[in-house]
Amino acid sequence: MTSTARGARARARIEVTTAIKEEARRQLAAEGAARLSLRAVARELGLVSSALYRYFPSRDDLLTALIIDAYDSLGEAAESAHAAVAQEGPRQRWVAVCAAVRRWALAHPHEYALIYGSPVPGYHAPQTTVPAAARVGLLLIGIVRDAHRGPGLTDLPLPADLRPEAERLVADLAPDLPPAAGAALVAAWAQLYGLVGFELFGQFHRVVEDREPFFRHAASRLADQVGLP
Amino acid sequence: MTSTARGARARARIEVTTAIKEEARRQLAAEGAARLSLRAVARELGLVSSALYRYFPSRDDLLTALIIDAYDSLGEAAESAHAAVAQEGPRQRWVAVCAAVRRWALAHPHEYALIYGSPVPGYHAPQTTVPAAARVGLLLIGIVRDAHRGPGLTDLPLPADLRPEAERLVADLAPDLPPAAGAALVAAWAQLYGLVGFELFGQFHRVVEDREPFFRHAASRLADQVGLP
DNA sequence: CAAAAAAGAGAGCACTGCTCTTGCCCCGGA
DNA sequence: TCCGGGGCAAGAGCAGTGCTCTCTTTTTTG
Repeated sequence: MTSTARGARARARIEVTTAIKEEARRQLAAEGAARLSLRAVARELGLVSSALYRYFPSRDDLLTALIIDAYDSLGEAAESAHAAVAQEGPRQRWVAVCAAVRRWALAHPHEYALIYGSPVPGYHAPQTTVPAAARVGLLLIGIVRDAHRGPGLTDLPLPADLRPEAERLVADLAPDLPPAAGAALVAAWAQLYGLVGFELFGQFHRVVEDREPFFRHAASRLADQVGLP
Repeated sequence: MTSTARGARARARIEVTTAIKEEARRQLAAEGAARLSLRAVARELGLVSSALYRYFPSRDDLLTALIIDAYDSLGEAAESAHAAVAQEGPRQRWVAVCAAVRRWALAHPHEYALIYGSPVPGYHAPQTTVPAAARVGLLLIGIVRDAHRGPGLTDLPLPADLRPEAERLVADLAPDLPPAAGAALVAAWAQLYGLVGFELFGQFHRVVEDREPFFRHAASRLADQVGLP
């Protein structure tokens, strides 16, 4: 059974690979990225540590795999939240996506920290992560673009010294958008992660208590900022 | 010379302590928090690693000292930038403080990551860090409060479900401010760090190129958001 | 069916934070 | 001025880490 034999090997490899990722994700969720230990993963799987290197050439490669999965998981959460309100107005959809990002972050704090917190020292994310990372951004761009084509965006200020940069930016990201909206969108995107990060990393401790309505209002004001009606 | 003798001991202790912190800060700046090694610090100082524990009971305590210093350094940078434009209007002062935070962050990326990035795993900041951490926040509060007493703040929306939280918040932070301004201020504070963090941690890579004007405009829009005239 | 490739085991290297014991030396009270 | 005690450094050692190398077993392939 040559073909099944080959299939068996390949299947076993995939199984072990996902088992490693699953155990690694479990440790990541429990302890955080810097406490993720290859040896501990191997131990838990009944393997010797050196055997792990047949599947991931280094700890960083394992981390990269987890990062991509985390981006995908966040992207999927945002997309499905968006799909659930796809019939509503741009502002509702915007707030829904923001709220989904926050919810995902609260549910997966260490994974969120891995992708949007300070980079793990010595580690620099390879280009592989880019497509997965872009999903939430594309979603937000889509909402603003829909609004632009439909009910229209409110006019936004754009200082003269920012105009070239804003034009370059929309040329890359969304050529149909006005430059001011593109710049505002990118800023709002960053600010969304500021809000989420502050809540997640404890900066709101003893400052903001009732965080859900606080966040929803802030997200709605971000919608103002990008000109959503 | 009893007193000088005791003084000599104490002085030596202070000198070694600051030497440790200096070397640690050097390594922090060069390699990041997670690569900060007690043994390497000791080696560089010509000490054996165990000797270091006479000065800092653990690696976390050394980190805490560095965190407090970083907060202070950032706070001082923000305060001196504010002092330089103290005569100008609230909006200029607001943007100046934001720009100072960004500048400090770009100059001290690893220290910024230490205090505003994802928390170092296993480490939880003790209460000791709170006063130092509050300096920038107090500065921003002061600007908004001055504007409120002077030229006046523009009216801001405040949804009904956020009102109790906003009132509690200003009661703690700045009793003379309108609740909506307090809530907007806290949100803007978080968003400022979103902007800085995204730039610092590379999320703007190939998205925003000319970052200085981009940031200044975003900071000015944050001023709008808190109602500064 | 034999050769080659893949996978796991185990030892080992250089590093980490941290503890414990030993001994020195300087400071302060008698 | 002497002497005891305490602050201090040193060194060995423990348990852990990422990673490499070699050896053996198992499976796939020509």
